[in-house]
Amino acid sequence: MNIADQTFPAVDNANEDRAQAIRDQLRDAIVDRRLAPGTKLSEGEVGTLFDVSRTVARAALQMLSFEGLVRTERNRGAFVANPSPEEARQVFASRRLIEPGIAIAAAGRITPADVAAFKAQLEEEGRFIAERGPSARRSEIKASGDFHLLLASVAGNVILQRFMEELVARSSLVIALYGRSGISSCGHNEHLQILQALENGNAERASALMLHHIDHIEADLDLRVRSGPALRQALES
Amino acid sequence: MNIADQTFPAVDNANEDRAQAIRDQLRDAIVDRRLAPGTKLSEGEVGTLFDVSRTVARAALQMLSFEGLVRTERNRGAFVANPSPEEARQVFASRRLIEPGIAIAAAGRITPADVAAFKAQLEEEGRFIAERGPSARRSEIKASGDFHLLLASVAGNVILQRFMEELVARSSLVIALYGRSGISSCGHNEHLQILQALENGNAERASALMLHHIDHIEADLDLRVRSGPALRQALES
DNA sequence: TAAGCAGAAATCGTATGCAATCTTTTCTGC
DNA sequence: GCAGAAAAGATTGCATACGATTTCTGCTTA
Repeated sequence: MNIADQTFPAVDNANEDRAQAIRDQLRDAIVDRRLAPGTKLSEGEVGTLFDVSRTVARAALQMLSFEGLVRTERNRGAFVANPSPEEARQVFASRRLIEPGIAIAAAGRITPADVAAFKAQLEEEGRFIAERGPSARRSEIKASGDFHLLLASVAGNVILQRFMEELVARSSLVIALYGRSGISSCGHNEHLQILQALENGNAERASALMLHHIDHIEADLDLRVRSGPALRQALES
Repeated sequence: MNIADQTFPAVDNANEDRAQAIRDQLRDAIVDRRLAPGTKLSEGEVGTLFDVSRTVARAALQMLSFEGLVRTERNRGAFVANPSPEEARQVFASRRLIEPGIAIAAAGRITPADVAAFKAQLEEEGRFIAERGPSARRSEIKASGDFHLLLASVAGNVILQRFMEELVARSSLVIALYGRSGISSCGHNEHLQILQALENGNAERASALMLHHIDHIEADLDLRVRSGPALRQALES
């Protein structure tokens, strides 16, 4: 899979930041696995694809590098990140620390409008699970992440919200890389339960459910190191 | 206080990333309050000061903007961040979520070499507290932050470590802005207690002490909004 | 005197050019 | 036929150029 095979919607953003728009599109492509880990993202190609100069493309890649979705090597360029099992564990360890607290904060602030948004979100999530095929599976991973992002926005702490954006994006990548099959419907169920606890104002329960939910997501990964790290590295791109 | 009044050590970094070196120096200057909140950081001036082109200066400013130490406005430029009381509260809320967990992780991984590093660090911290004057006070804020960064590095999660780097930097800015006087020695004492708990392998105690410590730091801030937000904004630069 | 308004100056956003570095191909000697 | 060296090509790092936007300045006018 090469970046040149991708097609991206035109970047319209009349007067907004074009680099940011490109970053968003690339991030979606990475999280969806339309761009495989290890894929080279050359400044020239990205620029050509989005019809901007290398300057702008470079800024977008720098942003992704900050988020950990792209790894850059000096004088060599940018590549889609290929997180190791250890990195994957750290991502989930971070989420275990942060998300139960976010759930508690959200329980104290959730409004009826938020609840409605959650329900719409979960309904969409359910639709993707019903479907089959790799495209639906990608949409499902994305929708599942959106639940957590919505929760973070309800919690009302913009710093944690940004941390969660990074963690969710990296989780999606990790799930695409190391995920087994049957996780999905189970996760959906847990989302429903969490929402119910939030609706009832039961912060403790929401927090505990969230912790279990994260454990379940991680438990459904296969994080065993398959071969020696040397071989792994040699094959990685 | 203008950026042009600052002097910066030469950026020698033979073959490393120059933008990163500039970011580090600017970050230090911001955290130390040698650059006051609201100060304009124009690309041209930064470039001239560090003897690089605007391209490189711009990249450094972009990094600081990601970390929240600098706020950029389109077509207007970059300014040293001027965190509001609400932002300050969110910084500490984030730390309350993350740092107790970091303390627990660190308790399980700390080595004798780490303990020695902590002791050296705390001794230096003590020296700055003994001194008086604004320069010592700045060093003290910095040293206090370094304790938390050292702890994060011992915990062994690079993602959380990066989050903590951002949170500590923003905390230093907040303390410089909203801090009252007498916090210091108290905080130092608490650092010592936390280290002791870590040495004893008492993870729960280290975690609880850390939570209290963060509460104390925040309690020593004056986060009341002084005037209407409109006035505040009007005066901010 | 204060407000309004043009023109100038400064600053930003972006494209492009050149040197340095890395990668790939081709050539040479064994 | 193959290993190593040299050249060609591609890509990045950085500086600079130029149009667009904002800010400053000094003049005019009520």
